[in-house]
Amino acid sequence: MSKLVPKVPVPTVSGGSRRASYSASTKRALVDVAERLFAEKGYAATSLDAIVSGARVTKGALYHHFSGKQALFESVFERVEQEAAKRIQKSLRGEKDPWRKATVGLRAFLDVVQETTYRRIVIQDGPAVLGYERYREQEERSTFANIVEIVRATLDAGSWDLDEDMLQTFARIFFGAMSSAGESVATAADPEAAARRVEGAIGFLLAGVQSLVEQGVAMPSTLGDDA
Amino acid sequence: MSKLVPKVPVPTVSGGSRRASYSASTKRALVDVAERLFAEKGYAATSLDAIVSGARVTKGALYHHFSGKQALFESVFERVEQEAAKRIQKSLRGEKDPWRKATVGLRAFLDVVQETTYRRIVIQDGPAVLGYERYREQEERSTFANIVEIVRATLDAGSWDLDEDMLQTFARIFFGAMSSAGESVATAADPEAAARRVEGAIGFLLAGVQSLVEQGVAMPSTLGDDA
DNA sequence: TCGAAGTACGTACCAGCGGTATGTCGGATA
DNA sequence: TATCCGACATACCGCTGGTACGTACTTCGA
Repeated sequence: MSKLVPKVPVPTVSGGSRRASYSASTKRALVDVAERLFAEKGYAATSLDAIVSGARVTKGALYHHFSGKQALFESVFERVEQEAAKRIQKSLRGEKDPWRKATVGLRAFLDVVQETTYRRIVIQDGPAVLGYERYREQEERSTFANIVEIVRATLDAGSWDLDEDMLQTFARIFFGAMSSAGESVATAADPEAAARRVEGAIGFLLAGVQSLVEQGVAMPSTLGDDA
Repeated sequence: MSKLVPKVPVPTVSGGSRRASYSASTKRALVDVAERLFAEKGYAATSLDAIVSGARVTKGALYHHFSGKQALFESVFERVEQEAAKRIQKSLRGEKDPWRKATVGLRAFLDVVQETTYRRIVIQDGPAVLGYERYREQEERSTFANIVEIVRATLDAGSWDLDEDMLQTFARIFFGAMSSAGESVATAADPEAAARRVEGAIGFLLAGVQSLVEQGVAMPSTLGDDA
């Protein structure tokens, strides 16, 4: 049946063969539908049949473009991730003061993390499906990179000789804190109030760091230990 | 075959019928095996056949004791969770100073989170399998409760009128930070060094908060906003 | 003591899942 | 125009979680 209905290719302006255009179109359709279903029902509860039927193709097409369900998810993951990273980065433009950058970046992240698509695909299913290692690799090139940048700028304000590992650690901590906070914000009865509380809490932590910076307190290599 | 080999019941000292003893024994065997396999290969990659074969029973037995795979997981989850909570709570005994409590509690949590069983079952698979809501409900009664307690004691040091919501927010943030940090510690090339860095970083944040407390800085209701 | 009832499983089976092997058709290429 | 190959469609497979039903063993009341 679907054979009788000629598919409408995506109106690619550029050159390239007609066939390539059709191909890209169906591939994009698969990723589109998969993103929607993964976001709505989660990875495990979404069947390939549902995806290919939604994209009006068959499993043959899916397995022609992707090596399997996980590869398709990875494609969706990358897109969602890069979209989020772009939005955060955009909000950062123009801000010069590192502390302002941190504030603005936090707000942007809290916005992003409140969308079901990002939360479900990147935060919830991402680590479980890709495995933590692959997940981290992906993150390191996009949203997490933004966090690292902000943390770097912020901590550079105090002119310590802060090694890269420590910086990564700080970034990890903030990223984890914000992800967890985002989850609770998104599922809260009053998300806006919850978001304000999160901003307040993290802002307080930042103010604490800022205070130490101004006092010229050195970064500890470990926790105070009097044993 | 297994019918010919009489099962050895767990030597319950207490009363209760012989049959109940046998029953409890097989149930415990199921949870034991499930915990091992879930921790080793993850929830999705562990089949019920593998579990029942490991426990030397059949699916009939499993479905007699549990309503399904998820219910079995929940049973495992609870046990692992409570075990972890107990260990953290134990490490807290004797500590009186809230800042010391925070330090000790952090160390205990970092220890716990480095074990594959807790990490895989509670942190990785937990939210995805149970759903975030159920996951939060479970956590709220055990490990997370400890975090809340520590945060409460710490923030009470500065005598603000800190409302409960804000406290929960702080606890969520710290819990997320520590979970994420724990994951990176466990997968690091040098876990001990990574753990020290995490302790240093979070200790620094705590020091910042402490500094603000000593300065008598008030909790902000939101981030500084000059717009 | 002896049957009836219920518990604690075992057995057989099913629909749906991800994945694969193979067929087919139309556009690109020479 | 003949040929080839990419882009799918079709048919099928093994495995999975889950269910229906059968059965042996216990417990308990008469």
